Amino acid sequence: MPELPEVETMRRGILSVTNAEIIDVHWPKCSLKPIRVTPSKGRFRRKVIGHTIREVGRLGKRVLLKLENDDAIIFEPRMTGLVLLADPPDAEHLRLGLVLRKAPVKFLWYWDRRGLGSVRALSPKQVMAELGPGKLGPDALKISAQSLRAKLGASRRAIKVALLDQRTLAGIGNLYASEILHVAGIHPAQACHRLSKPRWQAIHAAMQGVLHEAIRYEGSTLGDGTYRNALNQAGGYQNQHRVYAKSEQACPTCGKGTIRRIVQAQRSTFFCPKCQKR
DNA sequence: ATTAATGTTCAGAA
DNA sequence: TTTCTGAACATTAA
Repeated sequence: MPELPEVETMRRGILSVTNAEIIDVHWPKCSLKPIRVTPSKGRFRRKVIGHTIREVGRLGKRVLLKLENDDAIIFEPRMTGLVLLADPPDAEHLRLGLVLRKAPVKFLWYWDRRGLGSVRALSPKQVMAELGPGKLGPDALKISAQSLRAKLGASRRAIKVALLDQRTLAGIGNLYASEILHVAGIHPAQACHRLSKPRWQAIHAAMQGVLHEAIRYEGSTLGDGTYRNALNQAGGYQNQHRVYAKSEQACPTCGKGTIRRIVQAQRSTFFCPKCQKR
């Protein structure tokens, strides 16, 4: 579930590890199927120990620790991964601990219940190959309205499905795609190539608005309570959702429509048929 | 006790 | 080339 606002909240929550030195790496024993680690655990250790974190960054749904030698550690939380400075929700799903010197805390943890996420230590060249254009589009908070339209304007796909494609645009996931299109007043099943220029501008504006608002609330913690910030606290944006997981409820925007759930690309989409038009 | 559902990404097919 | 489908994973709800 972590999408751009949640991952940005994680990033901000661990900013204090900037300039800290990684002096050891812990691999907590875990009876579950191990997460993906690149390179192998032993080589990961040797690659990062003794190096300093120069910058804490983010691209789309990934957290980046840029080291002083230009290598980078990339956390990709996918469904249930968390980057933490505080104690994790439980010990069984702890996957990695970076031991730090010259930081306010001794450990930076990676915790992942379902274990679909990954941790990688990569050279600048590998980072380019993994996160560069082609693999990952520009960040949803950096792209311009013109560029958004240029990238997606010719696609035959439904706009909601296209927004989820990380190769064109990095950071939007299932929850925020529904919320953004609701604010923009656009039907999620509308084909990209049928959207006018003003409507692309509306999508862009809604995207910036919803994402910044969600960051201000420190992201969405859904019913299962998995998502937490770096201090293991829940986010608050779930209380501001307009349509997500609100089937059969009255539309909070127009007050007339009833929120519907449809399935697109095997994922749930929520929208108001009254105020979201094709 | 099964089965479905959850959301992200990737490999492979259409 | 573009778009679609199923698998991977752990846990919970029906």
